[in-house]
Amino acid sequence: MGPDLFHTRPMSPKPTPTLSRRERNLADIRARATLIAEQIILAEGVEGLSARRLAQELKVSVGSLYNAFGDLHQVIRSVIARSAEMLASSLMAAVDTAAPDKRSRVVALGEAYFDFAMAEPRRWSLMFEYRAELEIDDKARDFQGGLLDMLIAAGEADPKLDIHRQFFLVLWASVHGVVSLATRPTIIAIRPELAKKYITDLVDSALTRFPAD
Amino acid sequence: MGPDLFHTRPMSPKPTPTLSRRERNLADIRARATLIAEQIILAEGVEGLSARRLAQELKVSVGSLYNAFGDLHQVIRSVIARSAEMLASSLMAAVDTAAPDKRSRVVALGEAYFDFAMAEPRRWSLMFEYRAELEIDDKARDFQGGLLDMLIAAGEADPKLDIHRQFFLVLWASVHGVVSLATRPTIIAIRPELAKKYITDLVDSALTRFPAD
DNA sequence: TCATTTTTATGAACAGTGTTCATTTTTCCT
DNA sequence: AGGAAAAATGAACACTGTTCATAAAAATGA
Repeated sequence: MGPDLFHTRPMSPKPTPTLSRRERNLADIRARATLIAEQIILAEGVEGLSARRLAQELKVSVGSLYNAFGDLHQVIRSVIARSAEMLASSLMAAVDTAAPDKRSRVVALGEAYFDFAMAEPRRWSLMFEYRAELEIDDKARDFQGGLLDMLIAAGEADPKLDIHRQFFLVLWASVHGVVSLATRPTIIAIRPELAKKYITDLVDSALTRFPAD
Repeated sequence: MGPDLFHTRPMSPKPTPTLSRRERNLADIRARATLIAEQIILAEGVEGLSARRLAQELKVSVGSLYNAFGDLHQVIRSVIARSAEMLASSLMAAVDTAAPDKRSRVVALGEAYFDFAMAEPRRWSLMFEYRAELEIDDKARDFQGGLLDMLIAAGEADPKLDIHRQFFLVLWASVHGVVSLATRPTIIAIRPELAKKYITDLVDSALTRFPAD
């Protein structure tokens, strides 16, 4: 930009070319930190992550890390957000490559969900068992809605009908329960080898009574 | 016991009247610590518990606490074990007070499970989301088996038949999924007001196709 | 170009954590 | 009472998340 002839400019010293230099830098740190934090978490669990270690591997001071995130929880939230996107991608890929009948698509979704959990249990437990005042913000709500919509579309149901939404909501919750107890036996244990069969059964028995209710 | 006339006793300086003094003391600390730790956890979550604080409220030194437990995780495990017993009691009470038909009993179990989670969400998440190398020991396995047996009995199924066991295992996992997502919305949210209806639906649709498979 | 101001990065410092273990205190027995 | 064994203690160690005065860097103005 050229020189300012009238050297009394009222405000806005920066035109902000879409993203200020500062924001670009912070965004860069955030992106790199998220990746490194993810590596650490996948390798050693979330308790292996510490501010100092992350800063060190990032080749940045702890202060800068806190500049970019404000909180270590936020780093973890960032990893969770990334993981949620990965899960969404997996599920989308599953419906896309499934046979074009609704039963196959819904089964594919359930199995992809299970596969995702088994492939990286640490990522799974991070997503579903990490506790930090995660107020369900609008983004999370959209994500939830998106997943349910996907399932509803796969099942060729009417996304406008509350009964249909509830039906697939409960089906999804059931699959989630099976996957949870297969990846981590707590109150009851599900043998992982059998989990896929259970999921298929769940989908089948749900679909047989679906449009007829 | 009388004086030892032959004052050369080869071994065992203590007849151990069922429980040595030491063990009684340790058991006492363990019991009290478990209760206080539980209070703290229910009031502030598991992250509110610290060794020093627990020792202080116990009016005991940290060393003594570590004498009795060896590990802070073990204190938490103790609270979890207590909670598991409480859950088992709740479930037993539910079947006992339910109407004597199998549908009522199974529904009562599912609703009691949900009520337990909603009454003390912190206890629930402690039980199912607390991570610490909890090797599924024999005790845990028995507990799991016991719960499943209870459900099977309520559903008047044959505990010897694998198909029956699997059937109720999956039903329980489904209920667990609904309860999980109702107490803590993650990938998908279930409105708690509707959860009981969903559980009832789940039980009903399961039972209608039960003996016929 | 240099001086001044603004922005950014740094890591020492603080208050906390889990855990250990040398030292003291208590308990027990002769 | 004296001596040995057992138990309780809390200072110390190596960590944790987080802050913030200070130093380094970048931007600005003359």
